[in-house]
Amino acid sequence: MVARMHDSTSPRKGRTGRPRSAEADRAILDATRAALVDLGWGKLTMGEVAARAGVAKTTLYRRWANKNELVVDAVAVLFDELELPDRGCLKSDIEGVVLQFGALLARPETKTALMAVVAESTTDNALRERIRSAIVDRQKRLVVLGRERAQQRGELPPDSPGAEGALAATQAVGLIFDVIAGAIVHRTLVSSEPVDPAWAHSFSTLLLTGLVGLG
Amino acid sequence: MVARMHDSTSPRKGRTGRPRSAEADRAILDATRAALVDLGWGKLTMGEVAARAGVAKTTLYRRWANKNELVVDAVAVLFDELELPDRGCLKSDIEGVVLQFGALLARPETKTALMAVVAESTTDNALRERIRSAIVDRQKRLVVLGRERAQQRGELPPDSPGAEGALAATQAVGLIFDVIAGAIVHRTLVSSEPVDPAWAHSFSTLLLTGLVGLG
DNA sequence: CCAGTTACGCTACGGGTCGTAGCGTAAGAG
DNA sequence: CTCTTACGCTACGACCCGTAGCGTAACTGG
Repeated sequence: MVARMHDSTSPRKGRTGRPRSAEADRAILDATRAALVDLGWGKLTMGEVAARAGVAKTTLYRRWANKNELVVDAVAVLFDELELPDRGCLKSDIEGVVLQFGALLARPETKTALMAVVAESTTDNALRERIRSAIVDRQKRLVVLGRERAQQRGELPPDSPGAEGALAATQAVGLIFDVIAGAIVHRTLVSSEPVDPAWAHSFSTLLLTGLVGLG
Repeated sequence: MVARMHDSTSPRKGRTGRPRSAEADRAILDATRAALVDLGWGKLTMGEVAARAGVAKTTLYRRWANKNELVVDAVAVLFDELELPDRGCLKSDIEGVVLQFGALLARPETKTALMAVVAESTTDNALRERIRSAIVDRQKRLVVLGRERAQQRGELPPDSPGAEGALAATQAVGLIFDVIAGAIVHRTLVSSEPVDPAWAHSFSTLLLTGLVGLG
């Protein structure tokens, strides 16, 4: 479980008075995901979510300022389930995480919500920060972990020492992250084709051996 | 120039009566892009576009059924400018198209609109088809072209003959397309970092030599 | 030149959503 | 028991949607 950074849903610390209903929090986030499945992003309304959650509309606005932030929190918890079990070699590790992320993106609520909030974040810096800390950083850790493991196995060269080595490592992690996550998102949402084991195999082959290894 | 497939904007063929104003078409699409820059996707309204274009709101609805389809057409023409000049080797060709696509996605109107309509397309099949023919297929041709060139140069192995070879080639094109376009989109929109020559170089190196070549 | 046809600008409208304010009530803290 | 905060409920103005109706403008075929 990951600590909430943006405490829209956590109780005000050390406060007196009636505490916020944790049950209402859960009901609202569940209702948001369910409504996303049924209605999609565009037709999702705050009133609809409130009705499904059995909660007054004002209760939603006491926690989240608008639809964007609510949906980010509703979807973010889904990313907690991503893991990187050690499968013995880099290629297997990659295929495993690709399939996990593909399965997560195959869900209708993730599919319809993720790109919508990303699109909104292009004109809303606060929302972009929220997405970064709630979703992106959580995924990026998997890349760092997988890379370290591969280096210990000798499958990848170790980082150069010193400050410039650390910088290069950071850039490499960023590049790999964009390539992996971007490819999965693009295949799922734009190409509308499944991230299945066969594709994960081809993709990891490309990633490890480059274009010439595809033939 | 590419022929419009979805003739929301083209005149009804062989019709009598007053023809549609081509000037109004242009003004509406220009106003849509400008409004996207200023307002973003979420706050863009049909009335606002009509006012900016100096056109009645009803004129918009005579051409496009809703905001999604309007924005797809407004943004699609931007993708016409993508080209693949022959720079002599595969690596240079890749870097060239990566930088072009990166520059296109760096525009605010592209950035904010593209992901929004993709998100909507997850619950709207007609919209997904429109995006595919107006935007995606137009980009995919560049991958096909670049791959053929590289094969003629001997930089990539030729396709196997027969039906299964053609299938493998189609899958390879799809994979490469998702990897390239996905990585650029992800870096621009999610990571919020620029697609500059240095990144294009690192990316094309990764693409050609695989992960081990990054160190 | 004239009738027929279609597009345009304008106005108006019902319906829906937004986000907020105000109220009485419910639930813990001291 | 009192203080403080959250809750449900209602109501509200503001905004946007998408359409209908009208008179006018533009182009076509006879």
